[in-house]
Amino acid sequence: MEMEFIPIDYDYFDYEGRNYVKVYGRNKEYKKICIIDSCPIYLWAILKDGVTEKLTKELVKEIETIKLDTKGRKTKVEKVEIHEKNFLGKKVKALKIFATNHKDLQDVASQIDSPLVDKRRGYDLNYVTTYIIEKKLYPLTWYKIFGELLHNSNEFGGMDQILNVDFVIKLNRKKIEKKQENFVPKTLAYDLETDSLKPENGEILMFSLVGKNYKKVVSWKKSKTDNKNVVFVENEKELLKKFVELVKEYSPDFLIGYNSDHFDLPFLKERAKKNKIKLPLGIDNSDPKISRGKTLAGKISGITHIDLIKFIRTAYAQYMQSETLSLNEVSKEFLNDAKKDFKIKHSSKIEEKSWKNYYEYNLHDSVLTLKLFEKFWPDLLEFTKIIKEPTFEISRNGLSKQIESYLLHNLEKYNEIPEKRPTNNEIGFRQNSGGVEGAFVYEPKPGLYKELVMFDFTSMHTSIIISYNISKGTLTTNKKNSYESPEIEKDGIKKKYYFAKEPGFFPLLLKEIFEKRKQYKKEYKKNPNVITKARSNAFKVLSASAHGYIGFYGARYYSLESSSAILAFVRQFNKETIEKIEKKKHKVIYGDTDSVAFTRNESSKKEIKKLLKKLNDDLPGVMHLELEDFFKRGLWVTTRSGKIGAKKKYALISENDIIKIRGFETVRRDWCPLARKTQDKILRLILIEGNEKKALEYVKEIINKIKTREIKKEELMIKSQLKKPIAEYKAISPTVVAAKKMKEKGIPVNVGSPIEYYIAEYNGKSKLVRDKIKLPDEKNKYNIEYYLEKQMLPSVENIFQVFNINIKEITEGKKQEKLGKWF
DNA sequence: AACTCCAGCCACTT
DNA sequence: TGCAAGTGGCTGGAGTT
Repeated sequence: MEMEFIPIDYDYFDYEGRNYVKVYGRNKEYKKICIIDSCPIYLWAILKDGVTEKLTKELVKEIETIKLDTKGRKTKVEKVEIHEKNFLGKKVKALKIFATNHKDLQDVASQIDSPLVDKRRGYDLNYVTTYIIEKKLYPLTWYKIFGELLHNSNEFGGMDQILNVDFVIKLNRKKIEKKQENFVPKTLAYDLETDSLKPENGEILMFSLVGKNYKKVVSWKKSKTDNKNVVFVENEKELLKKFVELVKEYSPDFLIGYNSDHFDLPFLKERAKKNKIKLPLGIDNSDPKISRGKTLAGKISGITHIDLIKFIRTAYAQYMQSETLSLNEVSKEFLNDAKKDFKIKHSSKIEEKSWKNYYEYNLHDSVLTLKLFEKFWPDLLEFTKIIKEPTFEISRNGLSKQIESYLLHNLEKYNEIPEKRPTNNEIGFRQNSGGVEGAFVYEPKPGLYKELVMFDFTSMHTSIIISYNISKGTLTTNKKNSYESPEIEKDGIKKKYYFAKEPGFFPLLLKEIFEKRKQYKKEYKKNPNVITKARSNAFKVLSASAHGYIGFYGARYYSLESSSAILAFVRQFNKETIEKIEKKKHKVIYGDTDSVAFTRNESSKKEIKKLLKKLNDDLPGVMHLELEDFFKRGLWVTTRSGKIGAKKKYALISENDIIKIRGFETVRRDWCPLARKTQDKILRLILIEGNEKKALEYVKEIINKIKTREIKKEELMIKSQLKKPIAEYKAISPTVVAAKKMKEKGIPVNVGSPIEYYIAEYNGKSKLVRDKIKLPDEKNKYNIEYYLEKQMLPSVENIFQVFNINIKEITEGKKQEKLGKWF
């Protein structure tokens, strides 16, 4: 039979010792389809140089005899082929060794220990990845498929009878559909409310499900409500059964939660266990699987379970204003909507009349989650299509994994054998090999400047990699016909690295990404919509992560030499650009990595653009310097020590009155809102009006309010985050103390949890800040001295210093030295 | 007890 | 394990006077 088909979720199973893939998806009538298929399973043995044909043939014969009988499986080498391949850009002769079961490839590889074999590769890819590479059945792409309908068939042990889908098809062949129609997936968001954050301590009170024209809250805590979407069951056990029943009935492609890998799905699973029932959510009636690891991932067979927080974290967090990734803040930023007001309490303490609000609250969380999914769906779709991994992985992978997947799915064009993942030993070695010298930061000259210009390099690291053909594979000792890096000093030894001019697959692939980035950016500008934006953004993210990937210890194509060469070029180009601009008699104020800011000294904008063009004419390859903007004013301050200009800290106002504040306390979460807002205000007064006097008056006013206790406590909360488990801290900082306090009160504290506290008055002798910490709900008077000395003054002091105003003297009175001065 | 110095830490910028 | 290095500036603790 033939049918249209769009692959969504990939899974695999073993049948009679062989591997098969189940690909779940839809046809155009929205019927749920599962395709069963398989692909060749093999690894590569790269032969040493100059192995004769005779020896090769003998080796092939030897390898063909390999048989394994481990882990209850019988695997053997089924055939061996001889191929001309590339490995890291070099031509090699390699044996393609086909085996019975993918899970045994590693063991087969370790059986091949002939001295003729240089390296063994390609045994460490996921089976699903291998399948997609081999069969080119790409996720979220429309196909016409041809195959055999399995209906009450005995094939694969009667698989088709277990699967809750409309059609099970054994795939024969497929072709890509010319017209790639938009696919709107069937989505369902869910959220739980529980009596505890730990499944061992509390029951699930209710859950909500929200899909298109579908809203439901199910609870066993019966109370009056007008909301017709709320239904009741008898107890938690029935609630769990209802969850499974409703999800199955709805049959979503994507089941979406927020933080659900860590909370909702494991909670459901644990409570099912407690109630001694199964949770057969899978299309094959299997229970969800929570994979262990540093980060949990909840997988449901046949339904793509998405934990949105993860995708937002990797793909979006860097561009976001929100200070945490809580559902509430993220919804505010992206949806202009927020969670419903409801103070969560233990169910025993919830008043009868409040339950209806709790139901609403629960429902709205799923509404927000679904809306966020819809917001990010274009991005998930484009990332999936570009990288060619299932959305399940795409939504959870970090940046390095994304770029690596892109590489693996594109190696074939270059006839490349994939490099292996580093072993734990190699990772350890890489981590201990020390860092490389990073970029150059120009020490700014503190002051308020007028008529500024900023230039910056477009995708600097990436364009350097492309222009100088830098990568693990192109690194060479041959100085002829090579690009030479600037001199690099490490451990007192000076050296240069060389990279062959013959283009390598890594820089070429990166060039492809780089050019697509440009192309889709143009397309987006010409035709702005969510899809063109998402496509442009996906290539931007991939392009920007390339250098980080090369220097990442877990990368297959890690190269310390490449990374240090790239950064040496970065320093060189920045310094050269600064010199060239100075030669034109402009005063350079600041520069960091890929940017230069200077005053234009009455030069016209036209002249500046001419200068830019001239600078660009001298640049090699795809390197490009662009005009970031013209700025009316810009402010740089000294460091706290007061002598030198502070790097990574400045404020600018463009000619269109757009204010850009970098590094100042204003943008730092670990300063209290009062200090941040006051600093922001005075920066604005200075930038917009150039009026430091008005700014001074404003600060005096605030200082008075602090002294007279007119400041609201919310304005004084200091936020921070735990970056590791409490026990691992060597230093007992205020954050750690606050976290411990929270824990004592039964508030769960995990890595990444936001910690919030304020500094209170204290009668004891201690001078330590940590002894004065109060949590937001602990009543006390705020510590006037602390907020003046450690928050307010430090945040504005250096700004006024630029105008030769000593704020400390003004507010304290010149001669007072002791702290009594404030009263 | 009061000081200096810096490790440890977090949140930034690029 | 899950992209990099450079920077500012706080806090607490060790060491010194």
